[in-house]
This record gives sequence, C-alpha cells and structure tokens, in this order.
Amino acid sequence: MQNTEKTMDKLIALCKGRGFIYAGSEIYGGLANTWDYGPLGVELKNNIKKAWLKKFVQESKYNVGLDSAILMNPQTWIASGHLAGFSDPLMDCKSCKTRHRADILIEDFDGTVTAGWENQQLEDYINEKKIPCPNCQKINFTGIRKFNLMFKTFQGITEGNADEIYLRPETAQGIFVNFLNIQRTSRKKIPFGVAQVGKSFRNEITPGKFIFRVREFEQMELEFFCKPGTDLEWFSYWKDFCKNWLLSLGLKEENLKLRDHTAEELCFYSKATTDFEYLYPFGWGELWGIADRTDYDLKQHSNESGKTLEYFDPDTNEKFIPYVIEPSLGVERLLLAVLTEAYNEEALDDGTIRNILHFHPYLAPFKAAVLPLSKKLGEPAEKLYAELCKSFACDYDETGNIGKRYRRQDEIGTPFCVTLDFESENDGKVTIRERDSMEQVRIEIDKVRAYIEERVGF
RNA sequence: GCGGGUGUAGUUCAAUGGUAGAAUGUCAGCCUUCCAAGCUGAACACGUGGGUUCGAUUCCCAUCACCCGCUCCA
Repeated sequence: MQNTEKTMDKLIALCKGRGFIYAGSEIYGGLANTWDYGPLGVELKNNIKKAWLKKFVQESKYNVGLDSAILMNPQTWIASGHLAGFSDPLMDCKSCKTRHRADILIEDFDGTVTAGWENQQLEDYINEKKIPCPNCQKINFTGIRKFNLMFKTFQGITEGNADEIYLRPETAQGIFVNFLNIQRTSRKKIPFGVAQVGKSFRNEITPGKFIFRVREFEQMELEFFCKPGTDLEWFSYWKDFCKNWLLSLGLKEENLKLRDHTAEELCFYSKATTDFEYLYPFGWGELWGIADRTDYDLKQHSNESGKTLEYFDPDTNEKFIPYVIEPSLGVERLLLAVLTEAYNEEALDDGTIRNILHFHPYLAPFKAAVLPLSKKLGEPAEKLYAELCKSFACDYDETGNIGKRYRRQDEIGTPFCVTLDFESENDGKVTIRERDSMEQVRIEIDKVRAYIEERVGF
C-alpha cells in the first residue's frame, strides 16, 4: 500500500465508518485530539494489550505485572524530575511567527548558562542584550509562556495549593516507587522486570495526526532491573526481543527503522536510547522507545524519600542500586501501526475499490463471523454462533446476499467466515472461508471451534 | 500558541439570499442458495453562536473542530 496523507484520511474514514474510532465529544463540537474507541476499536485495542502482556509477562521468565495508581504523591514528580524539567519557557517571535525556548536563545547567543533562572530574569536578559530571533534577526518577542506538560488537578474538595496533584505523565514511576514491594513479594532475583499497561497524560504543545499524538494515552512499559555493568547487554537483548515481537504481529521489516539517539538528543536521565520508528501514512514516526535509564530513577527516589532502594545480591553479598532498561510503547501508536499495516485496497473487476484489513488473527476484533446462506437457516446458525462466542469474539450476519457479507467482514478484518448452507442439515458440515487466502474448507460443525482457535492462537 | 486552508446525510459530491438534491452506505420487505446482483420502501445533513436582512446553509463576526506549516515532545 502507499503511505500517503490520503491513505491517512481513508483510514480515519474507515475507522469512523465501521466503529473503530470516533472523534471525542462529537455532539458538543468535539474536544481537540480526543478519540473514542468504538465496538471494534476496543476489541482491537484490548487484543493488542493482551498480546503484549502475554509476551512480556505471561511467557516471560523475567517479568511480572503491576497496575499502579494514576494519581501519585507529588513528591514522586519532584524526584523524577518531571516537575522541574518539563516546563519550558517559550517565546514567540511576532515578526516571523516562530517559537523559541528562552533559555536556548540565551545559550546560543552568548553561551550563558541559565539553569535556575526565573522567567522574568530570562526575559529581561533577552531584552537587555537585544538578542534577535535566530530565524528573522528581528527583536520582537512575546513574553515568556510556560508550558508544563503535566496535567494538574486537585485532591479533595477544596482547590488549594496543598491539594494539588498531577496525572501521571508516564507509568514508569509507579513501578520505581514499588520496586522494593515487588522484589520482596515476587521473590524475583535480579535481573527481573516489571510490566505495566496504563493511561498517562501529557499536555503536549502540538498534538495531532489522528491518534498518533494525543494528550491522554495508554502506555505499555517495561522497567527491567539489572546489575550495573550488564545494562548494555540487556539493552540489546530487549531491542531484539521487541523487534521480533513487532514482526510476529505482522509489521513488515521495511516499515520499521531503529534509530539510536545522538548524545544531544538523549534526555538527562538516559545513557542510551533507541527509537523504533514506523512508516505511518504521514511518514516515519516514533513507535517504541528503548532507554537505558541507568540507576537515575531509583537513586532519585532513594534521595527524595529517604528509603534505600537497594538490591541485595544473595550470590555475591553485594548491595547495589540496579540499572534500568525501559522499553516504552504507546498502545495507540502500535494500534495505528497495526491498522496501517493491515489496510489494503483492492481493485474489483468492475473498477471499484474495496478495503480489506489484513489483521493478524490474534488482533482481529472478530475472529469469525457466522453467515447463514439464507435467513431460513437462521436457527442452526445462531446455535453455532452462540457456541463459538464462548471461545472468542464472533459476529453474526444474515442480511443481504452472501458476497456482501463476506466483503463487510473483510473490511473489518475478520479472518474467518463460517457459512451454513442447505446441505449443512444433511451432512453436518459448514464452509469456512479464510480472509487472506480466500480458501474454503468444508468441515464438521463441531470441529469449527477448534479449527479457528488453532489458527488464531499466538 | 502563531500563520494558512477547510467545514452540506456515515462517506463522496451538487445546488441555492426564499422548501437543500444525487450516488453510495445503513435499515425494513420481496427476491436470491457462496464473493458488494435486482426490485420496493424508509431513516439520515447545511459544525456552533451571534449579526445584517422581511427572510441566511449562502453575506459579515466570533467560536469549535479538522488538515498543512512553525515551535515542542520525558
């Protein structure tokens, strides 16, 4: 398929039209960059999360799960650096309409380090030194506006500073603050990891591109604790592990790119970071970030809380603060990648175009659809449908002609269509038609469930 | 947040300062027994709020949303 802006529009239209994803709060005129997952979207999303948890927890000898609170003690964010580090002082050039960070303007101008400066101080300095806009060389800035990327809210019924709390901007910190609890209760020895799926919130300055960048999003994060010195080894271990998993989901290698961060790009806590980028319809975009967070977070929380977050190695009788490898993946971004990868247009003989979603069967919203050839066959068909539903998500459709119903299921990515015909009553068999190969097999009605389960399994 | 563009059924596209049309999709019925067939019928739209006007979907203003660019992205 072609990855173009147009493809994006068509994908959004399909998502809306078939009940995957709707614009948020639509009847009130919408709310920017919020999206609601419809009947099929929620199935797809849940299947993606299920697949991740299966691979990263259930089948892993290293990892365990966690579901920590979205609301955390504000000291968490002081320790993690989110409160201090992520409120950028931004100024707009009124002449050429570009935006700049005040501290970087000064640093680039005369090398002055402005760490710890107040906004007013930054602004005064820029005015005093007549620092020009790097883009148009004019001196015509707006005042500083501060953007804190954390959502603020209040705990309790009064809105005072004392009750101010934040929605978490990443799930990772919930894992770090529980490090000792998990280590003790799971009796895991290092190396081990803690995996979590959950919502995070960031007041991004520029959200957009459908569900690619949103302010409320879901992360699938693994914090993998290892002995200092072994971190780079584990870093490449998880890099391969993650890549293989993506390929097994059906993402094509040519649409994936691994990109190592340069020294300037690295954020303050990270020693090494590799981004998995995916070729979305709008171009390459970050899908998965794998970072070597060193012992930064545990150390910070040790200092801030006064609780020692050390690991005692019973084999060597050593105490150390573990290093952390963090593969962090956005659910929505993976969902968009899966949709992009699955989306296909097929030209029919009459010149019209139809859409097919070639989902991996494990991810498909419906695993099968039961389609009686005629409404007169409704009774046995519904019986089969009720039976299959007990094992996996299933659709039932008896309206219109059979071809139309096949096409409809293709468009929502259902891998198997089960058709009852007038012979079924006599021979006890039904026809299973497979979406991608278009192959048909005729098998006994009581073997349908096992047949499909075997092919969906992952 | 700034600049530019766009807003008419679910979708694609018309027309109009005076009752908004079609195709497709959806739903119901008939027919049809394996890949969007046919017939009949039905439901569904001028993003929102003001202003000008006898009358606004159309003109003006604001707002909201979307798209592109800039800035940013733990």
